[in-house]
Amino acid sequence: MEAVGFADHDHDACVADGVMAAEAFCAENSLKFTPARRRVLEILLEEHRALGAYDVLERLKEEGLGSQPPVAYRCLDFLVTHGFAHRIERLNAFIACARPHTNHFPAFLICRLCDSVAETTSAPSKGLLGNAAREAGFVIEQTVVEAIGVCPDCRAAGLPA
Amino acid sequence: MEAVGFADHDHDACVADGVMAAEAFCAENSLKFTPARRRVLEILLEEHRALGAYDVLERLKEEGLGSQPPVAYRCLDFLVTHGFAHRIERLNAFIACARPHTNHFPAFLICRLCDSVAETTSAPSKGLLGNAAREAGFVIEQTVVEAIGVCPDCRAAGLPA
DNA sequence: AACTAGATGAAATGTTATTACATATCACGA
DNA sequence: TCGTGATATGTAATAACATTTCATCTAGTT
Repeated sequence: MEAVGFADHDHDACVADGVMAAEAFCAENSLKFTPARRRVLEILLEEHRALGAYDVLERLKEEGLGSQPPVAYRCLDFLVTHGFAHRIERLNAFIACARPHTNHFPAFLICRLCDSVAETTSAPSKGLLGNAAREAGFVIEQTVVEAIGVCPDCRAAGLPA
Repeated sequence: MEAVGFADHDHDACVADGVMAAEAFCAENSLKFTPARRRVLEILLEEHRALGAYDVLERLKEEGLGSQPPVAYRCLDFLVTHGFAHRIERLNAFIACARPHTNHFPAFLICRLCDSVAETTSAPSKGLLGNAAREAGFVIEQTVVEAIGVCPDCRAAGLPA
């Protein structure tokens, strides 16, 4: 499992693929992939970084797709609920999912210098956390795993101050 | 390593011990353990759950220790910085550290039904997250590990709906 | 006494998120 | 085809969380 996000890639294709995958999934599952939802997913995929809800809202405003906060939050909630995006708690921000529907326990590497975010996977049931939960009788349903540190680019730039 | 927080204990002693330990640590390290800082730590230890900054501020107001948000945030920042408390990102809230100065990679079990929080330990460098970080050349400095689920008490109460 | 660093007081503002309720849209069964 | 119910959208208001700014104070140092 390699971290997605600190590497170059064909960006247009990645946006198109992401949207198509979401469209297909919604069709299969009777979910409504409305214009605003589609546009928000596109925005997240295009930016390829974590965006705040109000950043997204701003874009929507410019495009006449909505003007009030709930518009953005609703779309983002939809995307998060159905696995097309993730919320980064540490940043109060949202990012497109790098591996839709393949990753039930996502984890993120967040660069504190440039705010870039890479998605990877954790395995909470293994390791100390899982043991502690089992011992305590706590049932884990979801995990927030976010590592804060310095990404390879910023390290190379010699900024790890 | 057992999760601290879902078990009974001598609460008065736990508050007193926590405050004393902080006092000693501050004395050794030339940190000022001022009345407001002490009081905030006491409040967190007494409540023994995650409190929002404004919850803390309310208490401080009642006691004449401050009235504006920065008062609470400053104290909380101090406590977090020096390892006496943790911020729970998922809840935008703060909790007293269960194991001051012994746990560099804390993890939390958060009950989604009653909001109780137990502290335990994770080991980011081991497991998938650590591997991904190493492969990517990402240097982990800090981790946010929060499991959301249902605590033993709520399970026993038959509420895991 | 003067200087310095850290701590506090206080006002204002900025940022993130939700509630509430009215309206619209669409799939479905009568 | 007409309800009808479920889901989605529009909009205003407000709640909740957090920071900036600048003035003042205090303790420790020179």
